[in-house]
Amino acid sequence: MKTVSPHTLSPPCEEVEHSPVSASIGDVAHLAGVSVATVSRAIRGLPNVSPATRDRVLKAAAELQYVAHPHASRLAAGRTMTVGMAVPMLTQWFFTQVVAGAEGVLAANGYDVLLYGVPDADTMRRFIDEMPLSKRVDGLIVVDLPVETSDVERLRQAGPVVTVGVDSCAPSVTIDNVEAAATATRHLVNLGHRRIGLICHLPPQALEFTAPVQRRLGYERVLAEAGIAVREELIVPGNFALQGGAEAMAQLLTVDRPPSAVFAESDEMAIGALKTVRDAGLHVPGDISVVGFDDHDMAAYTDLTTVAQPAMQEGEAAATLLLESMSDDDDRDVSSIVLPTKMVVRATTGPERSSDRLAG
Amino acid sequence: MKTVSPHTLSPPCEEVEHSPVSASIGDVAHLAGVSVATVSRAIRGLPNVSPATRDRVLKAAAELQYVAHPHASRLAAGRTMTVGMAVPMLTQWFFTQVVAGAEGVLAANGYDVLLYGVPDADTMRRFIDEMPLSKRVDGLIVVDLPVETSDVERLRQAGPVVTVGVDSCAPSVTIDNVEAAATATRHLVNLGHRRIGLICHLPPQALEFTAPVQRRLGYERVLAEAGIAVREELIVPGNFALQGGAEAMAQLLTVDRPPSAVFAESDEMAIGALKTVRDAGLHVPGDISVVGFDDHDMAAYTDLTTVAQPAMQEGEAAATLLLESMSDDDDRDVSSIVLPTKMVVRATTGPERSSDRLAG
DNA sequence: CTGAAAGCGCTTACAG
DNA sequence: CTGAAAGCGCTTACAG
Repeated sequence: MKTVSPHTLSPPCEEVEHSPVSASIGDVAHLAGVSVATVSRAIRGLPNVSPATRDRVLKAAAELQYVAHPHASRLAAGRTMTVGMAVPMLTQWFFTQVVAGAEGVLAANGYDVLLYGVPDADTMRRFIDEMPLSKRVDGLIVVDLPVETSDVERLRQAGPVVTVGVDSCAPSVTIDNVEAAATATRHLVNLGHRRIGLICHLPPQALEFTAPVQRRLGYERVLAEAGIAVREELIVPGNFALQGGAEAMAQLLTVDRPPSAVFAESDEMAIGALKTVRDAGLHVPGDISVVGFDDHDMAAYTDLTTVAQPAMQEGEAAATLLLESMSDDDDRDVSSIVLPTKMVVRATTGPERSSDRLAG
Repeated sequence: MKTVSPHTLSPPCEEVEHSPVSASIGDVAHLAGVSVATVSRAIRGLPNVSPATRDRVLKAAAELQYVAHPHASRLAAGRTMTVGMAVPMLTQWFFTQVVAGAEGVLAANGYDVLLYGVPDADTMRRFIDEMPLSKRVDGLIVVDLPVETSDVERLRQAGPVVTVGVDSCAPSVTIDNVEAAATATRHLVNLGHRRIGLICHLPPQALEFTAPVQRRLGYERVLAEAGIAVREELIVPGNFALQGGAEAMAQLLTVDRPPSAVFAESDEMAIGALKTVRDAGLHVPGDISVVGFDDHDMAAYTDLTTVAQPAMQEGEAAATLLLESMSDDDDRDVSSIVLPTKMVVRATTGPERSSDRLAG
């Protein structure tokens, strides 16, 4: 890092008071000639304020640019108008979509969102232990974190909880990972493939997410249905990123009787795999078929066959569910949602060729 | 959306109190046999507490799992231990990296981060108008938003401000976009190209970001140096995403005397452009060279020549700067930072061929 | 080194 | 329909 050279510097800001005198509820009350209690009621649209009074208050508030101090409100009323969102990592496609979707509807409803990166088990434990005590949110959206019932129950002390990507005792937004993975695998089986690899997700020492487990289940179920034995050496972990996928594929190519088709549990890994295949001088789908999972933007541009999930909608739905839970006194009847996935066949999958040059 | 079928439902959570009795400072004081003032001092590590007393307080606090209510602290002390982050959109590579980087260091320092999506001019105006009044953050990180000096000065009423990607009167973290773009363009010129297209960023009706302007400047400057006239029809806007890049390239291919090389202002657009070129049956870099900007994960996997910027570091540096500003009473001497970029030559650029079949 | 008390800016019964 | 007052859970001079 080098610091900026003088000539590129913008002029420094003018000195300002960091805590300017901004209007308080008392100022508004004074201007409107009513009590602070009335201001409070008028501004929040509570009943029992005469139209004329409400008008005067609103006008005064506008004139003073009054905005209620959120922490004071929280302290007095017990609500923060903010929602916490916990995601394992901020840079992966799925999470960015979910966060963006949720932030959009939350903001539209006047809620702030507090973002927590929860990359490992330690952080998750701390999050679960401390969040409910800190009283800083009205509700929580928990994405993909492998929380147990006791964890969710603890978190719910902070307010309603909605989980995304994991089933839980709280309302959740999920997809049917088993079925989606089964569909992808079945697609390969239907094309005549019998040696089908799986690039799965096995975190180094990180959190044990449930989606990978379920997707593997779908894969194994279809193999069983088709009377194909699972070969452990065809199941290789990546790290849900490009490089992991590339390395996993490299390993699959070294196996005795290597796969003629591979299902990768994320598009990022699938694209990494494609690169390895091509770098090895092999053709897709001539020599090897590859199917991904997600329908990442990049999937269309690599002509990747994949199973699409509506990640941004998952975030939106979670926010909507949470909004419901927070407004209901009784959130018992807020129901979970399973969003549909969809097989998208593009150009990276094709029929198995008996003349397969990899058959060995 | 279909709601979940009964048999997939997890058992509902046990009923809980949403506002459980959690320990207050009074409880701790009581247990430790001291006053709340002493508890406050002891816990925050202030001087003037005897070691023995401090010990007793800390023990009591631990026993009760005491966590200070942040809103009460804020109200009394005027600090929230939370930082606001405003980003134009949450799903683009650059922004996710910056947010992830900043969140990491902020969380490590005990700060919460409030995330604001600011997708358009209206939202930005509202953000600037209301944020300072709402007193909900101790400081602000503003990413890429085209804020003017008056905007920053207003925002600074909420607390220190650091901008990322834009120069401002506040401390900033930037890269030298002009120079970086010039380097990319010069790379093309040095390969003998004279007809060089630019896929730039021109938002439909959105915010006018400064990076695109600067990158275009760098492009034009190098053309001028090389004695090449700027041809307006070779400058085509994309939307900073794959599809925009693909469409822009399609347009470039229809131009009379089309470019033999193209500089795209983001890798995402460059990759979209690559797709168009190949779909048209042309070869990269044989027929057309393409250079991007960012060094997105995907760049290595498409063998894209690009100029790399350290996006995550930009986020980390911004957080560090903000931390400094917030701790200093006087943040006048918190200096701006310009992070280095780096040309990464891979396989999508090559020499201009005079036998160019596009030359017409 | 420690405590009593005022105050941060709101909301909410409770009277009227 | 409206206001006076208590209270939310802390921090911070001010005394001692």
